[in-house]
Amino acid sequence: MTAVRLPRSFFARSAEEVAPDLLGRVVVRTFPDGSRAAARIVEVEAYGPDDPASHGFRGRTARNAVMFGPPGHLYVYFTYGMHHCMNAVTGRAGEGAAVLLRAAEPLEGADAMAARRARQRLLDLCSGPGRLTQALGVDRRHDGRDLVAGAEIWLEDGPRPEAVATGNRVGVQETSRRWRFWLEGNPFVSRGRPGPPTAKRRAPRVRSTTP
DNA sequence: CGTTGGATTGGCT
DNA sequence: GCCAATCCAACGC
Repeated sequence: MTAVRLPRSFFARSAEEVAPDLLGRVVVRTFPDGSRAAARIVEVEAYGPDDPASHGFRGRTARNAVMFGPPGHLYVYFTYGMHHCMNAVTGRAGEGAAVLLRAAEPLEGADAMAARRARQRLLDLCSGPGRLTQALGVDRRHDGRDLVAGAEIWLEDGPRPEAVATGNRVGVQETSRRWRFWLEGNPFVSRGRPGPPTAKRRAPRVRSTTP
């Protein structure tokens, strides 16, 4: 089986379309020492134009500039003072759309991922957007990298998933777009905190029933 | 120029 | 379940 790198045309579609199509694909990262890391994408979120939840909603800035460039490039941003998140730019140049890679299953280079993460369990290596970037050694230096023609990080074809689930995006109040996509039942999906409409589960209250 | 809070995580109660 | 950590982009004055 020959791994085929995803072409520019793959990314030149709406984020909503590209996002679910990225599930099951493999993200590959190479390092100066010749080693590699690879992981199968199991969870993503789409961020489109005219989308209040998107970094691009208020127009182009220094931080989100890559989002407004041509599709098939990596948009990496820093958040919460300590985490990086990585996206694949989609759509047309000037549009400002991207797909956030939220979780993946380690396939190759798990030992090095564990070292970068300072965590041993396979389930804790790539199961969250911040965890994934740390496991792959991706940070702002990689913002703007070409995923189609670059040599440090790219995306390859992978086994098509069977069951894809959708829901509202994590940390996004808006509920009209169900643009979070993940592999149903896959243990590597992030814990995430879905907002509404997912019913909040209330812990049973302890009641002192003194009749 | 000061303030606010985030496309999160990990540790503690 | 709750919250601190820790930087900085975005926005208001």
